[in-house]
Amino acid sequence: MQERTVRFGPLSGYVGYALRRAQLWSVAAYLSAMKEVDLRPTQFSVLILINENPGIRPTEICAALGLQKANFVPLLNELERRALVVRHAGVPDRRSSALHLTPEGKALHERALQLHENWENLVVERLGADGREQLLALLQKLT
Amino acid sequence: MQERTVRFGPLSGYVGYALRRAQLWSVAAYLSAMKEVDLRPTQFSVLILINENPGIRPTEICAALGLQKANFVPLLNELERRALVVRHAGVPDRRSSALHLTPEGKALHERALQLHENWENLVVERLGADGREQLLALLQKLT
DNA sequence: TATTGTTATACTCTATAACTATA
DNA sequence: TATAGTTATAGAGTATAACAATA
Repeated sequence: MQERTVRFGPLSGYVGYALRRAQLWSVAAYLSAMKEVDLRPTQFSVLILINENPGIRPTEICAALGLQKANFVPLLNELERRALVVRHAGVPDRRSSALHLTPEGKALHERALQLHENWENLVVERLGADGREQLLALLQKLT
Repeated sequence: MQERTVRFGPLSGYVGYALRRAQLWSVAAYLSAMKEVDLRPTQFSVLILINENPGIRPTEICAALGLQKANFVPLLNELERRALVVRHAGVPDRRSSALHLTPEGKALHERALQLHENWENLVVERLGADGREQLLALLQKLT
């Protein structure tokens, strides 16, 4: 291959481009750190929400996480197939179901929290604790 | 719907989650701002790289942007179909092609740069010029 | 042999419309 | 009539394997 130093031009200074590259790195590092529990980012988020809000209903989770309800169905089916989550009959509204973690789900959730700390530590290694807090504050301010 | 304040628990403090939400907002705002030129983020990046590096070859673009060469083919086909980019015969290596912007491509590239400034201004509105620089530096340090 | 561009393919994520059963 | 969950489907984005032409 002919040697050439590719010029990025204005791309280097774009927040959108930097966000995209950071997000790609983030997901790759997350998947590596969470391999043991085999939870995709959205699955992990859902377990956290059910743990924090026992009996929460699918619509509430979708609204909180910005998911389409249609896409939530197979995700929840998979968590139920793995016996991490149960759908209890909705009372009094029988259209909706109340979601709870099973004992296995609670255990995996706890382990996932531990593993996720390793991921956050990667960020601290690169940015320092202060840099991590700054980044978090800026990202939250953005959205 | 039953009223309930969903508790996010530790999710609120995760850099990975904040990055994901920021990226979703970023892409939505980008698409809105760039509607006139109808360029996806990757297409825009490719136009910038060709403009900055006339005669650049597909493999170099893929390496610079982290794209799979197989996925670059249809992307480039579309840019050529829109008469924004031309593939010139590779010299001396006839396996590869030298990419250049057409006059139409240069014009659209210029317009896209202008529109993209509106996007960056959104970030400045939310974070201030200093905040934007801080965010950019932190994201680049992360990757 | 190795590399460039290409084709084919598959998997994930996301988005929309329409259906059912309940309210 | 409106809503919760579901089904089906389609579009992006991303990944790997294999091939032809060329080095």
